[in-house]
Amino acid sequence: MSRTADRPTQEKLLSRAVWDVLAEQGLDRLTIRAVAGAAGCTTGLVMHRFPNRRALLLHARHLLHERTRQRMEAREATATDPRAALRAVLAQSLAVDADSRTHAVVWLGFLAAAVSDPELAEAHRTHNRAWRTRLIRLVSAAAPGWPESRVTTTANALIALVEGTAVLAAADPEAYPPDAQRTALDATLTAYGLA
Amino acid sequence: MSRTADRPTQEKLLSRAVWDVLAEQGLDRLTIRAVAGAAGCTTGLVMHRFPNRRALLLHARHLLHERTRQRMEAREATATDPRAALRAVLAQSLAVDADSRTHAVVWLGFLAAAVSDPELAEAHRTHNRAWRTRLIRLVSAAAPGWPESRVTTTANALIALVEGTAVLAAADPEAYPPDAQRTALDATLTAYGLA
DNA sequence: ATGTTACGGTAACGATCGTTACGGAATGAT
DNA sequence: ATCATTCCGTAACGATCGTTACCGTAACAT
Repeated sequence: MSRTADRPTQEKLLSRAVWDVLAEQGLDRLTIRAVAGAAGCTTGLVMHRFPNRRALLLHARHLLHERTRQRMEAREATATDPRAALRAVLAQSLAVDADSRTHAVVWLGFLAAAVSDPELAEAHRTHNRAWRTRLIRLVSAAAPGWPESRVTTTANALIALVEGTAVLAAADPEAYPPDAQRTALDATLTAYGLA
Repeated sequence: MSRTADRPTQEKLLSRAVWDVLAEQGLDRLTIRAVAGAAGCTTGLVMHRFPNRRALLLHARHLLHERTRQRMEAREATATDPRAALRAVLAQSLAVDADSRTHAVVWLGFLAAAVSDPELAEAHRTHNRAWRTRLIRLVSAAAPGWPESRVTTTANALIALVEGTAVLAAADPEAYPPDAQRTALDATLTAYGLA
């Protein structure tokens, strides 16, 4: 079937190449040739795996969602009480190390591209609304007895806080060191009575 | 000197064209031809005003800063007490109407481009740090007696909150209507004891 | 061993963009 | 009125990218 390597290995290789190009060069530099160069192959292999560049973009968007889900589940597994789970899920969005910073950079790129790309916009809406319902459930579990409107407002504020912190840290890491990001999150949770 | 129109009129026309293209098409579609098309002229005029595309980008970045400053001063002028000034300056970053939504879209585009463009990154750092010092001053005036670390942490959180809200609203206006944005800001200010 | 099929490398085409060169036209000076 | 200069439209060149077509080659079946 294959010439040298098996199919899953090549898929891993190409996914890694796509992620690397996306993190270092940005969304508009995610070209067929750049991916082939990062993967150490020619454009023929890339075009044999993806029908066109758009499929490459959607695959990268899927990678972003998949990695988000993996990191989220890994965080939730270590939580003991509802408030710890809430903080863990929120802190997962921060840009505190190389991986999470890359994650924030890629997320920022797709968000910017979504404003003039209906398909990417719909992907963003779907995933972001799913995350909001998840966070509403976590806030509701962490603060039983709160009215629904207060839960929703708090969830909106917390999402905006961590996403804003992540993109600001991605663009200016020195001004937003990991400690400052975590301190801002903890202070807000404390202010909301959710610490 | 000029053929048909005077120079300031043409500068206004080109600035408006640059802003329109940036808001509707995004940063990577800000081409010489697109600007000429939006301005109703040919590429010759655009290339006669800007030496190259990079100058066009920097001019657009300058426009973003200039409009931000204008909106900020207009808000501060109407504030009566320090807490009203703090809220007014923060609410200025929200994406609650067509103008502010466009503003958020353009800001988002430049932020995403800054991660792989040193010059744009430096422009972002400069302006964002200046804004942070301004907000630290406003928080300090709104909450006299707070220790410096608490003021700084609160300012970081508030900046991340409004910027995150703005970009999320820019990408999904239906999920973040103006009321939801303002409610999230007011709830956070109340939680911090700054309402 | 040979034919077949899928895999993937190579090259070229059309489109788009930044940039440059050139030419015509209008304005101000003499 | 004529000339020089500035302004700006036009066109072309080189580069890059997406896409397609073509072709060699390795793996499998017979």
